[in-house]
Amino acid sequence: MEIDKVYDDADDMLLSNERPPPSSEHLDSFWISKTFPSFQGDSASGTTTMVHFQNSPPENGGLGGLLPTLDKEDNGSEDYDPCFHQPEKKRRLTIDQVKYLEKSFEEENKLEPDRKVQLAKDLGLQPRQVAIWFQNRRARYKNKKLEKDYDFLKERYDKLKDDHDRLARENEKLRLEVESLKQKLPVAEKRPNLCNMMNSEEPRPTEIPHSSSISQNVISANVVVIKQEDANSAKSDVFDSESPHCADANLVSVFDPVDSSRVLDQDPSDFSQDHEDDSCRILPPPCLPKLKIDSYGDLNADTCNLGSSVDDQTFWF
DNA sequence: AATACGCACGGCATTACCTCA
DNA sequence: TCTGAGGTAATGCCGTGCGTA
Repeated sequence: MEIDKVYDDADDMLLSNERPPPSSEHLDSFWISKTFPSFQGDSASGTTTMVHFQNSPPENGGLGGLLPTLDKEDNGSEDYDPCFHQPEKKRRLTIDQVKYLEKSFEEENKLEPDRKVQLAKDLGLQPRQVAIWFQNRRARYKNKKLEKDYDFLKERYDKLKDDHDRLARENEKLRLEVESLKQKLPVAEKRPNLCNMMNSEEPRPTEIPHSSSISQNVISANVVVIKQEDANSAKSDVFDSESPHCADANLVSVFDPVDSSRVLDQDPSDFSQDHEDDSCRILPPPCLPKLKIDSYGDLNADTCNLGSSVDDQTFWF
């Protein structure tokens, strides 16, 4: 029991002057213990410190109006005798006291010993009470912060999940479309890989003689498919740090019919996943419209803060 | 210089009490 | 009047830093 320990320390101090006096907090407890010897601690109930605000040291009262008042009913007797005083009810701090403490907390949520003593003096509280209030206040602040963090991250997660689901649906839709087109083109599949043809000096598919059984529309569709596949392969390069196609990958993604909006509406949090070599992804490709560059400009302020404004990030640090 | 010890203090989990719907 | 939930003052334990022998 802390108070017991303090009491023992105080006794030691009384017996010998060799040891330094207890700290202010322990002096508080010492005061309580000496004032109310019947309150030396109760490990079972834990109710040991029903502090008498009005019986605080006489120098208290800088904010006399803030002092909570104990009427005679509370004391149960007009002839108050601390030695026979029954444990008081737990009292809340007054609104004014709380306001004063809140204001002080806003200035600095850490409590230096001098400040603690001064606050206690101003409020007519024990320094120990001020310390406890700050301790609990920090805990409440931390809990609020955790709640805020959780809500924020959950919102981010939900948004990303929506994006993912939407993209998966789009992907599936396009895949089915490709399958459908492939089935409509049994002849085309027998021909050499169109992609190879496009990369070689050989005539492009569009250069196939009109006498071919393939209609022009089908050829166009094939080109679209090829471009789509190229785009997909290019996008896969984005995740390959060794790939020299980083810039091209971004460029391709601009024309990606699936998700072009994501290029202009780049999610800043995506950059939180950066690893070693992200420069090619962070830097805007030279061909991108100014809008994209501006969005990166905004991103600078928010980089590594998961996309929320700086003002919203006070709880991050 | 290295070590052990005691003390002060803050963080944290928990308890006890109060208030209110 | 009773009761359960939520808020908060306070307790107890533990880890850490610092001074001292």
